[in-house]
Formats: sequence, structure tokens, C-alpha cells
Amino acid sequence: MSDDSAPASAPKSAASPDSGTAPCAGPHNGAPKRRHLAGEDPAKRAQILKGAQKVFMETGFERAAMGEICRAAGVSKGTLYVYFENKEDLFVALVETTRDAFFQGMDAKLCCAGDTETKLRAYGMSLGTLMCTPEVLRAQRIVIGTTERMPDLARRFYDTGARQIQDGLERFLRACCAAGEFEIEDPRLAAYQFIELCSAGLWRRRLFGKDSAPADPETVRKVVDQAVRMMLLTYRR
Amino acid sequence: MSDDSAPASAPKSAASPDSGTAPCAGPHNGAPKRRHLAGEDPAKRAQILKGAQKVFMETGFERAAMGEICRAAGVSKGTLYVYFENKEDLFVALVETTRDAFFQGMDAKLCCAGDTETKLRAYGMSLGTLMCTPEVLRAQRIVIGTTERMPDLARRFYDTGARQIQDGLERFLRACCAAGEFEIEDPRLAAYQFIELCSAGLWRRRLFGKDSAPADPETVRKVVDQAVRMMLLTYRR
DNA sequence: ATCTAATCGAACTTATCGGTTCGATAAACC
DNA sequence: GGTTTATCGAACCGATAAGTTCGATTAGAT
Repeated sequence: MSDDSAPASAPKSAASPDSGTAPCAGPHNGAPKRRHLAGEDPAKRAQILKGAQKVFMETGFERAAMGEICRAAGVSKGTLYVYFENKEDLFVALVETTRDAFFQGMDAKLCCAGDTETKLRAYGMSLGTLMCTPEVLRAQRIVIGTTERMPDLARRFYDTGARQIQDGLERFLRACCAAGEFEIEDPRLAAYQFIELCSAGLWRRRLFGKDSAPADPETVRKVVDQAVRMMLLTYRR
Repeated sequence: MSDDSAPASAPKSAASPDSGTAPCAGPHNGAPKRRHLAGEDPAKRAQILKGAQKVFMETGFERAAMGEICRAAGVSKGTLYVYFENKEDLFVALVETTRDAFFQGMDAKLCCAGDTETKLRAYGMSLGTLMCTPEVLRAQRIVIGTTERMPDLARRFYDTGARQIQDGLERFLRACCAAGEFEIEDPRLAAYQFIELCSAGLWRRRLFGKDSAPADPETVRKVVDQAVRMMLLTYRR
């Protein structure tokens, strides 16, 4: 989510007529400057999305004004509506292109060096920290607030956010079982449990604005340590 | 909250004077009918709040229209604005008068008969079930969605909802420690943990609309059983 | 019965916003 | 140079909604 959201959308129009003699084929060129069909310039699209991100994140979906998004993106209203059907479409596109980024690379923590306990600890720290990030929370709040109006979006948001995490963790726990290290009847539930334990007393408070800043690392550490301890006590063979 | 919104407005003409004498002294009278200053009739106030609840719950804060609330409440717009400053004020008042109700009486589950394990199980079942109720979730979603705009409200919502639960549970766990049954370094954390564990894999999915209906009791039961088991394994002396 | 004031109800004001239109501009192509 | 066309920008439209006003109504108080 950070601010360099740039290369989000796939270069849809990539090979247009491509014309005769490679007029712009600059291989590592920073300014392609090819002529694009209306609404097909990926750079412009990204530019709009970036402005949209800023405004949506600041004011939420309902109160975000399209005009304001144009201003923030440095794009005219007419152009914006060439790239996106309407407000909802823009919002959906934004969420779809952004959400993946959040928890990307989390799985790596489970494949690194160290024994199971170490891995779980590292994973838990990343998870507990990341989930309480202001950007993540703002995104979650907005999506949750629009769940009633756009159920599909919220579902997909969940599926590529929380769900990814859960799946990865479940796989890991199953592997531990296969290795004879753990004994878990319901690995899915166990994954849920670990996730919840790693944010126990942290995430929900943040979500409701009870804590206005993320907990300090030391606190997160304590929570995660306890979480790991509980998991081991319960599931270690 | 429920859907039988019908009899919202008191049958205006119904039980009017009904008598010459004793105009307002009715001891168990259902229609006091005292003359109130403008904006001070509690019945009318409640009537407005009821309509507001219906509309806010149906459409969320931003999209709820004051005119619609008037219609739902059977009250004129002018009158509504005598009772409440503006939309935000009305919403805050609604949340403040409603939120207590949700988790009321939960503590009782911890004082009933049975051993500690039984109590925890009963408590967990109530908690896991209640939190995934459509009404609770709708309220939570709306408040979460307005957290950025009305931080105080969300905080207070949390304080008298989740917080009450946490406090009660923490007290209970401390008592268990005092009785020598448990050994817990950080009872606060332990309370958080148990709460999260009781809704592991249930609440968040519901919150993001991934599950459109509450889990069946049998599933909740499994989750809670595991939660209790973990707590006992970890903290029982 | 009469007075009083809370409420009704419906129009009104003001403002915002989503979305459209269209002539002007400028840059890529030939 | 001349043509094409994506974009600009600024006005514009229609709808919606928050909040106000004010005369009409009606029920409680005397």
C-alpha cells in the first residue's frame, strides 16, 4: 500500500499497432511515449489510481469526491471517466490492484532457516505488526464499511488478504504434522487460532481506534511469544 | 433492531385524554401524556431513535437520509431537529443508547453453576455466537466505517462492548488464579486470547461478508471446545 | 371553552456531488 | 507541415440530501 503504488495494472494495451520501425522501443526507456488509445495508457491509469488511493484512504468511500480524486491525480474529470466507468468501478479497481501487496511475502517467513518455533515466532511478529499498520487498518475499515453495499468486493478483499495468510499457515502446519512434529486434528482451525493469538489485544483495539498508534515491538513480542507457547503446548507431539 | 418496525409511532389519536381527573398520575399507566417542553418528551425521543436505528442499520451512516429516518419514525423533520442537533448527533445518541444492550448479561455466564471449565465453555459459546449475529455485525461494520470520522464514538463503542467483556473475563481469570486453579502471568492477555480463540475462524469471515450466515452451533461448539482446551493446557496449574 | 405551545408537513434554501458535454490544446503520427 | 486524437478544463445537468422556515393542527393545561 505504501505510496509508490505505481506499476499496478498490467500493460493492457501493450502491443498496439506497434507500427513500422520501432519508434519508441526504448528497452529500458523511462518515457515510452507511445500513443495509446483513449483510456488505455497504463501510466495514466496508475496515476489515477494513485490519486484515488490517496483520497479514498483519507475520506472513505462515500465521502470521497470524484473531483477531488481528479485534483489529487492531476487528471481531468473527462479523462478519469474514460478510464473508469464510475466511482464504484474505480474503487473496486483500486482495491483489487492494491490488496495483494499487503501480505505479500509473508509466506517466506515460514520457509526460512531455523526450527519450527523460530519460524512461527518470526511469522507471528510480521503478522502482528503488519496487521496493525495504519495503512492496513484504514483499508480494512473502508472495506468493512462498504461490505453491506459491495459484498463481492469485501469477499475478494478477504480472500486475497486474510485468506492467503490462512492458507499458507495451514499448509505449514500440515507439513509439521507430516513431519511428526505436531499433531493437529483440524489444521485449518489451528491456523485461525494462531492468527488470532498473534493479534490478541492488538488488532481489535486498533480497528476501533482505541489505540491510535501501533503497539511497540516489545509488546507485540510478548503477545507473539505467548501465542507460540500456546500453540506448542497444544499441538506439539 | 428487529424487523417489526411497524408500531413505531404511538397511535397518535388512540389513548388520548381518556378521563377528566388524574391527568397524568397513572401509576402503571402506559400513556402518561404529560406536557413536555419542546424536545423533551422521552417517548418521542425513543420513537425517533427507533426509526433512526432502522434506517442507519439498513443503509449505514453516510447513505442514511434524515428524511427517511423521519418517515421511519413517523416524526416530522422539524421535530427531529428539535430533539437532535444534526445527523452525527443523532447517530452518536443512537449508538450510545444501544451499544450497552448487546453484551449485557454475559458476565452472568461466569457466575453460574459448574466448574471453571464448564463456565468457560458456556461463556465462550455465548460470546462466539453473539459476536457473529447479523445485528451485532451490522452495528460493528457501521461503527468501524465511521471510526476515522468519529474516533470518540468508536472508542466508546469499543469501551462498552468489547471492553466490558474483556474486563469481566479478566476478573474471572484472576479469581481462578487466586483460587490456585490457574497460573497466569498476564491475565489481561489471557482474556484477550480466550476471546479471540472463541471467534477464531468465525468472526472475521463474517465481518468481511465471507460467510453470509452465522456458523451453525456445532461448529461454534468445536471452536469453543478447542479454545477452552488451549486455555486449560496453557494456564491450568 | 379558551389559550398555549409542541408538533406536523410541506415547501424552501443551500450545497455537494456524480456524471456529461464540448471546444481548446498539444503531442504523436504521417 | 498537416492530420489525428487523447487529454484538458471548465461549464453544465440532474439528483439528492442536510437543515430551515412557517403557517396549520391539535392536544394538554387552565
